[in-house]
Amino acid sequence: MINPLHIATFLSLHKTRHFTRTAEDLNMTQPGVTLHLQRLERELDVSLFARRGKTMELTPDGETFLRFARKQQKAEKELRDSLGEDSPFCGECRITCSGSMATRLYPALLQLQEHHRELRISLEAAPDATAVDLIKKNLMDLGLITSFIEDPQINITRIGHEELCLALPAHHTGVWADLLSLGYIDHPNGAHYASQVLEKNYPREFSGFADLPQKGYINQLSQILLPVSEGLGFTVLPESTVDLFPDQKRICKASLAVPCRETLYLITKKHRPLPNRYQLIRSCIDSLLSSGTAAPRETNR
Amino acid sequence: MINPLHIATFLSLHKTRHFTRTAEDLNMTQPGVTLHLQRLERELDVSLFARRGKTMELTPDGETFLRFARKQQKAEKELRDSLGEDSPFCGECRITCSGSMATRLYPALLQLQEHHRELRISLEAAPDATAVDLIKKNLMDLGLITSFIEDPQINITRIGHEELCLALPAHHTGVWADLLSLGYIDHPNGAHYASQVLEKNYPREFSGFADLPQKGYINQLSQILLPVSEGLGFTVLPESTVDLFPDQKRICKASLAVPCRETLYLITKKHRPLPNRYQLIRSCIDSLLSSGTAAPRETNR
DNA sequence: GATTTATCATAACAATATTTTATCAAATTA
DNA sequence: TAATTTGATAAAATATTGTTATGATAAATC
Repeated sequence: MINPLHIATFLSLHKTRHFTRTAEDLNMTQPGVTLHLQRLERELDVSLFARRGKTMELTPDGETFLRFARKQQKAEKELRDSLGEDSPFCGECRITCSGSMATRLYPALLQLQEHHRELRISLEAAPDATAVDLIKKNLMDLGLITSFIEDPQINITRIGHEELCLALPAHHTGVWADLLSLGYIDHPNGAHYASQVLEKNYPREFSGFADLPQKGYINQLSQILLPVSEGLGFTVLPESTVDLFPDQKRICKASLAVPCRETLYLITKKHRPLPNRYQLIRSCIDSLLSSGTAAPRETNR
Repeated sequence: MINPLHIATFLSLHKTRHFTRTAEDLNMTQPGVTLHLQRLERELDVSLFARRGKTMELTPDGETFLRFARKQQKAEKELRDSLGEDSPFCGECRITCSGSMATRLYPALLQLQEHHRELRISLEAAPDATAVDLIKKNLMDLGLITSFIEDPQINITRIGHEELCLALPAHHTGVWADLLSLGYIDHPNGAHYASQVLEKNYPREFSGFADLPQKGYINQLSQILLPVSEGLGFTVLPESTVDLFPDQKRICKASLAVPCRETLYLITKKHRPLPNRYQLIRSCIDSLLSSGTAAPRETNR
């Protein structure tokens, strides 16, 4: 392995072309300089300087090494600059959450990034279990999940909720017989969402997700409502997702006797303090959630 | 400065997640590993691993350092690979010569490069004095010049010659009165070339370059013959340059009573052995010069 | 939940490596 | 050619590094 002190000596030597002056430059004695260069050359098994008496100049290998030495020094300097510093306005922010939450969150995050150009937003849409795993493995720093978990490695806090919404083709009312005849458009969280909403609002009629007639399945969040808008079935989704569907005329939300909301949890890795830049992210999420649930339409004027 | 041994220990530690096993891995004792990490963390003033009891995992700074460490190791490996090796078929070949020689030489060198794709040809057209300077400063390795110089830092050998050629507009003969009425098209080597040729072939008439009527000046080698082809003047150039002019019908070479040739010298830096790859270059130049002067037209069939 | 085992941290010591002082040899300069 | 500058070498001093012995703490086992 190359001794970095040797590199420094080499660079000074190249600058001064002088052993004695290099010694002064680096606060050492002249024999020390000689030894440094000797060891470096022996370590690499090449000669770096062609020394003819008093004059010295780089050999081709010396030129190669010079490029290497400069690169190394630059790299180390950059490392030291980047380590330890914890700017609240720059660096990578790695966030994972559900697809529906991602759709809602991403525009706000990008807006944030526009104000702080040195921020880098990485958003990974993933099911809750995967999200937890990503946090555990330090592949992501912040997670938003909808199920409460207890894990010794995870910090979890309630930060808001998402209203669940029974989405129907336009002009449908949401009576049970209607739902049955329409059938369910399933998606990755479909069973969980449907069970929650239907159990509470149709306690006598709903006998389990398995008994619900299925009309299709799609795992592309932005496309789940397409079959609904075509009158091919109904589904259950977070309200924010339904609100984002472009063709609002062709769908409608059933009014639920018992509203259902999913609690949103923010998770982080325990004993891994979040870098300062995540404060921006936190407040971004917070304001999104409060405005989003209290007055979902306000943002559209 | 970062101790490279510490980097190695860090990397093994990241791989094994185990101090004892790292010690075995690197043939050292466990306390040694502990010290390495401690020193590294103190040197950088950050903690690289979050250690909670038995488990350890990288901190964000640790991840940054990991990227750095891998980069460093790769860089050092590449350095060691590239040092010392002296393949006859790859690497940069830095050659400097006159513009006319460059025009002649470059196609041949490119052909060479096509056969040896790992060769890199750098050709710098420069006047003799500059060429010598480039060689002295190790900015170029091989030079072709037309004037003999004596310099304690320079090796110089005769390797061939270039025929000088009096270039006229088509249908001119080259009698002295004709030359006078045409006038001279000057270029960077114009004075030197003209003096040589005219002195020997018009010893009585020619009284010095200053007395020759000037009709223009251009330092773009490929364009010097343009005014000649338009009938605007005559000039003196190496024969190879004249032969490369595309519009041969509109120019002609005067037949000289006393042929003039410029000796070509190859120069290198003294005490700086040429890398093996220059053998290819040498033979390329040699064959070009022999075919070029012995039978200049042969290459065109 | 106590005991055992495994693992990392610490301290004193030993080994190693580095740097310096003193000196010499060679090359440049006067 | 002598004087001076400059780099190389050898021995000694110093600093650094790594090791052995041991202790503390966390995980594993009974």
